Amino acid sequence: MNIGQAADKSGVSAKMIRYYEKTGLIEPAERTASGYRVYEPRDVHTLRFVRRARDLGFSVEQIQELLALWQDRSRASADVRAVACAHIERLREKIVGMQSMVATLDELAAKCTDDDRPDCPILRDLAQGSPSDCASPLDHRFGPGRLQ
Amino acid sequence: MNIGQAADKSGVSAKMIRYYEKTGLIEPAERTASGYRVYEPRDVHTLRFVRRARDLGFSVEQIQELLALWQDRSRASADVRAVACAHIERLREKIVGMQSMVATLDELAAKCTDDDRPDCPILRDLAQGSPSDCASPLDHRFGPGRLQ
DNA sequence: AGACTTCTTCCCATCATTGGAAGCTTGGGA
DNA sequence: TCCCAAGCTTCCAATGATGGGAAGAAGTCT
Repeated sequence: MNIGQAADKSGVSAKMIRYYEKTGLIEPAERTASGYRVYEPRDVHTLRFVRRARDLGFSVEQIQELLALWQDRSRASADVRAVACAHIERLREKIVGMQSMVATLDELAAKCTDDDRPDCPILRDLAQGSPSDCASPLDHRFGPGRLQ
Repeated sequence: MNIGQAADKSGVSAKMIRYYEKTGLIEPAERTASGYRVYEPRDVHTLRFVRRARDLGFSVEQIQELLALWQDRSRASADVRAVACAHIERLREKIVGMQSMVATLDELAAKCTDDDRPDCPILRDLAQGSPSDCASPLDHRFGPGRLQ
């Protein structure tokens, strides 16, 4: 099977298959005499593994670990779990960060009159910065300064 | 004030200040005779604006819009709100996506025995792929194939 | 044989940020 | 006054995962 079919069956684009091969995530595919890559169903299976892991947000580096564990018949499931848990932890941190952004923005947007008037709590927050004082209070009255 | 002080006061690294200048997000700074960039408190104020917006997850492109609105005394607060709301929407989508990843991974990790045995629900899921069937069921028994 | 599709490699772009190298300026101490 | 360290300048490169496209070879279909 050619790279195109493998891409279709695995859900990994041909571009990415070549990329994964080049970066060592997957083994180089066999080649025909004329240089075309040849894929077996088992390769598609591996690509699906990669695809599924990507869908779950694992980095290519983590997928490398997961693939190695997958290949290792004597693996300990605890090792796999450790990789997954580390990833879960990172995802949770990102979620918390974004949720706090949303909370702040929601609050500001709610206070925003949403009309034609120039007064805007969102810009006020950005200009003054909630978490930190403004270094030069005078500037508040003058907007962004040189940019104005 | 030199770029270093401006960086310290604004929380934006000197590297990024130069980058923002080069890409047109901020106006080119004045220069001394010898070529050093010179910053006024108002510039620091602008940089803080940028910094705060970045902290809230706005893209540089969106910050460009926000800066333009900030400069525009006749702006409509509704325009600012629209930018913010679009951003909130994108954040929410990302959060939902990541939460679904976490949910799946949590479930798998919970099912994982977390011991020395090689049997692992996480790898099973990745190999079979919950959302899509495996193209070549035979392969299940043989692991990743060529990679093995 | 000609036309069309698919494959190959190679380079470039994204987005925000960091790192480093080479060379110039500045400021302070001896 | 000389020197050194720190800070500044520009330029180039890399990150991570992906897409886009060009040029050319190979495959397929009629």
